[in-house]
Amino acid sequence: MKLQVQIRMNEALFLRDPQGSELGKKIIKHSIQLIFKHGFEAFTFKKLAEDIGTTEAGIYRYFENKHRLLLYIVAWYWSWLEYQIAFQTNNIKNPIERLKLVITLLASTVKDDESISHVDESLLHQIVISEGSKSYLTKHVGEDNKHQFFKPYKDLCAVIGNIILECNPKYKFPKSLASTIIEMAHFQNFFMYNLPSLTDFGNTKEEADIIAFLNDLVLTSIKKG
Amino acid sequence: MKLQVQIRMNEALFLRDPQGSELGKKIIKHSIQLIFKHGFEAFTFKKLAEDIGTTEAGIYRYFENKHRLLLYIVAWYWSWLEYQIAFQTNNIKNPIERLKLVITLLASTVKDDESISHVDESLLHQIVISEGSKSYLTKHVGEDNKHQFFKPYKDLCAVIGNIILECNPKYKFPKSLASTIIEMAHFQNFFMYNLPSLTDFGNTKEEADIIAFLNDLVLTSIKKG
DNA sequence: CTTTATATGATAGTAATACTATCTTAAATA
DNA sequence: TATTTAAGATAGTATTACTATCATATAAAG
Repeated sequence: MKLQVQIRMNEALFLRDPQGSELGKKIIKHSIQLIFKHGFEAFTFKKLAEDIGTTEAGIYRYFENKHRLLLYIVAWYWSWLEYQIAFQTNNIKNPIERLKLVITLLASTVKDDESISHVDESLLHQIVISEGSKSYLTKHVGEDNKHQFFKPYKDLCAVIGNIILECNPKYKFPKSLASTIIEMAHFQNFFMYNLPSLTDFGNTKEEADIIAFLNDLVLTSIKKG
Repeated sequence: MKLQVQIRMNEALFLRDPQGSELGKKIIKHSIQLIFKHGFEAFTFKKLAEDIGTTEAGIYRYFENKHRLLLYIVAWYWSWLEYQIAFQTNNIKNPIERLKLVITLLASTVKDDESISHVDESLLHQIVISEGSKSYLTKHVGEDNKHQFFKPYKDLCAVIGNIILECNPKYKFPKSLASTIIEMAHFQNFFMYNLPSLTDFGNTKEEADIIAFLNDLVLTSIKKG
């Protein structure tokens, strides 16, 4: 059985649906590769067009600008991850176990999902770590938010917040703790590899250590007092 | 008594010391205003030059490019904050009280420091919240780190990590917890105002709530088990 | 089978950005 | 008085971030 999963994206993110054509899928695939390679600042539609073998104008028919493209692939990632979490935490009754699994999924190197061939999820995971915050750290975050561009991120945060409340219905900061888990799963990873003295994992460089840190942080905090 | 405090900056950050001339101080002052106003992406040396009443070439004599200027003002901010923390936590014996004060200082709107007239610290605080992570989320973070551009941030992190160890010498993640406190003091603030559903403070928009969240998070985590 | 809409390719062009270079003048220093 | 040094003025370049136009191939509709 090889079933196709398609993630339904906010239509305001693109001018033409990249999931609906070969060129569109190439744009996603190659933009993930190029942003990973050069970083978002040095990534241009010209380089992307050359990489694909099409023209700049061709890319602009799909995305208004490169920030929209970043919003698209980041939103895609969060939607995909929420799906992964829903799938993998299904049937786990104990909310603490569910929360620990969520932390593990957030902080672990992603393995490529073969049911979606035009996206390299492990590269995308790296991009979300290094470039993800740039999707909202802008002057136009308010407008982008009105367009619902951050809905997948917020939805995931809500899911995690609800698990936290299941663990302890009296915990006062479920949403802030959820966003802290998400951001720190990524920032501690970035720091571990790039600014190791900001972490306690500079020597081992083990994701398992980040998971241990987050588990400790979260579980002690929500423990019913 | 009006004493002058000068922060000693890493000389590799600039081509000519901006603290050593009137034009240099204007560059700092106006770049803080313009980055605050337009955001870092839309901020250009041309706008800055026009704002000051000098020329683009004039700015380039002080800073190689706008990313170096960002690194400069962010590093300045962390140095200044470490100084504030040292000053204000002086004489507080209890490390838990010291830690709580650090959290408060990190998460509170900064009041302008009148002993340093060319820097508006409250604008700078806002800039560090919205643009600070862009200083290291780049492909050249490794090289920048070799130049010690992040030393003030790391020093502050080490200071906080040491207070954490004073509270509980057996706590296993002092540095990661320190960087988590710093980052979250800022991110929860950004989220509260711009993506409120990622926090529990969207209704009140009170910094005091962020402080309460961080105090709870940190103090429960380091409590000796 | 023909018409027509649609996606893509090819090419050109523009305003702004991120610089670099050079030349002159004014002020500080030796 | 001679000489560095900082700053102003001006010009120029490569790249970026787009917009516009025209031609062609293909697929769907009548």
